[in-house]
Amino acid sequence: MKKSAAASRFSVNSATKTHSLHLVHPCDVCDVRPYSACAALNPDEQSRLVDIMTTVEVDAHQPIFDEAERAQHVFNVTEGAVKIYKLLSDGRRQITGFLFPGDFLGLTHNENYAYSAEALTHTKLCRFSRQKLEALLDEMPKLEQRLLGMASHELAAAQDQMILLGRKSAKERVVSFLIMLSNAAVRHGRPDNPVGLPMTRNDMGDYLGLSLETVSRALTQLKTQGLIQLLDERRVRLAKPEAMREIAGGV
Amino acid sequence: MKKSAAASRFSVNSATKTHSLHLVHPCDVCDVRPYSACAALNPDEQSRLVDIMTTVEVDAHQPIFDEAERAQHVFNVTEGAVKIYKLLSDGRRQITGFLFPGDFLGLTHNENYAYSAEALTHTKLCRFSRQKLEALLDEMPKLEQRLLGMASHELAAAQDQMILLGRKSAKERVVSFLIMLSNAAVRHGRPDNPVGLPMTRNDMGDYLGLSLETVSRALTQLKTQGLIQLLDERRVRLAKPEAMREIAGGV
DNA sequence: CGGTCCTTTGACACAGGTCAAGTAATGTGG
DNA sequence: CCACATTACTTGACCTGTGTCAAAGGACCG
Repeated sequence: MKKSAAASRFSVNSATKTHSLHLVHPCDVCDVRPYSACAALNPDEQSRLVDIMTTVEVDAHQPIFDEAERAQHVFNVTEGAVKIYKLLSDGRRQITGFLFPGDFLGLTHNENYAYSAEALTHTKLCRFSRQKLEALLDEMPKLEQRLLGMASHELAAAQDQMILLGRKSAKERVVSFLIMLSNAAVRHGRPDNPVGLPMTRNDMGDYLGLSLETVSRALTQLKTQGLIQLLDERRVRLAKPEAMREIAGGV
Repeated sequence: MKKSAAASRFSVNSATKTHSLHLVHPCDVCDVRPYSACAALNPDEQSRLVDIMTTVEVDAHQPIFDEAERAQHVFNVTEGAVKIYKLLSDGRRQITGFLFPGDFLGLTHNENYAYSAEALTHTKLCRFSRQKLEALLDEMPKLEQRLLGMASHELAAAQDQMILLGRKSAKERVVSFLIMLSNAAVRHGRPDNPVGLPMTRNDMGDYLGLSLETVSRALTQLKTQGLIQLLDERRVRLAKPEAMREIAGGV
């Protein structure tokens, strides 16, 4: 795949642009996803969206955008995995989400992005000009309903994360996380088990409000108790998913 | 104020209904709020909204709705204060937000509410039939844009709360909380200082992911350090707001 | 095949939780 | 208006879960 020559963090797939209607299948904006079934776009609306869209690629561990940056684009993951995070001034980090194909990022009502985003693996995204997308919103209420549905879904997920961070033990957090990844895999049409871990222990800790050592110890403990098997460091089999859902605690 | 005779948790202000356009001034749906300035409704649209609206009142410490309940209404606080929370099966509680006049609650894309809501003080709300509101959305894109703006604002707040819960110390959490309340007061047109605390120490703990004792100790410590004065148990003067914003840590 | 990064594991420290007692504020019925 | 009960808050003593520091494999990469 040819990289763009400019000093950009993105490689733009201009060659594929003309076929994009076919290529953007897992894109939440142009296509229907399970949790945004409320609004279906007609072919004309789809093509207007595709007109303001570019597909881009980002290598593993490369930034997609930074919190301080002006929010000029919104993105939809089509392949790969992404982490989004916020930093405190002394460097403490909170990962606020891991995103997979179909997930949306960069939506904000301010000048700047609300968080930073970085690719965990080699990642492909649909990129939309924010300005042009907002102009389309006035004319396409269905699209806006879809965005509202997605925001609403994200908000519910954020509240689940708050109860995890505020009230769950380390073991409960790690179990909840594995269940969450398994659920996300199903939602995105992949097998629910075993679960792939495209992020480091450090990333997991920064998502779960734990140190990387505590994450590692919790995984070891779950393995010892026969709840999981570590196929390799980045692949976990849930041996007793029902018992795990019980531990995760009803949320 | 006359109470409704039915065994309802709400007292419905039917007498004020006819004048409601005047009474609902701080309602986010009918009226413009600072953070939803993107979309202004015309008088006709406002009156269509008022048609599907009822004003209701709830006494202090009374439920507004429960997580398990079917989500038939959405609400907008016009007077008072509300807490929204989620429970784990063993009773651990996470308060996911405190809501004040202008704030919205009950929006969901599922059958049921995503959380429970309870009045902290005597509270007045605008209540909308969810079904009728959703029907209006198709015809009023401006309204939908406003809801999207509000959801987007809430999402940003949820992410700030995640970094607080995941990465801040007890003292930083309490300071962040006081600053947050002060900011909210300004946003709602009240003085930024001193700050009123309509919730108990237990509620603060359940919001900040701390025990009530730790909240109390942190407040005592802030008082000892001269950063705050406790005018009474439910009223705090921020003596050094700038130093506090520093401690709160840039978020 | 040497270096780098990731992960695991151990030893120890400490922030914050838990338990308990005492005090202050608030409400209630007489 | 006052006794009493109840609820909220503070403070102390102690304990424990998780963080920190350190060291030693492993995996991966040039």
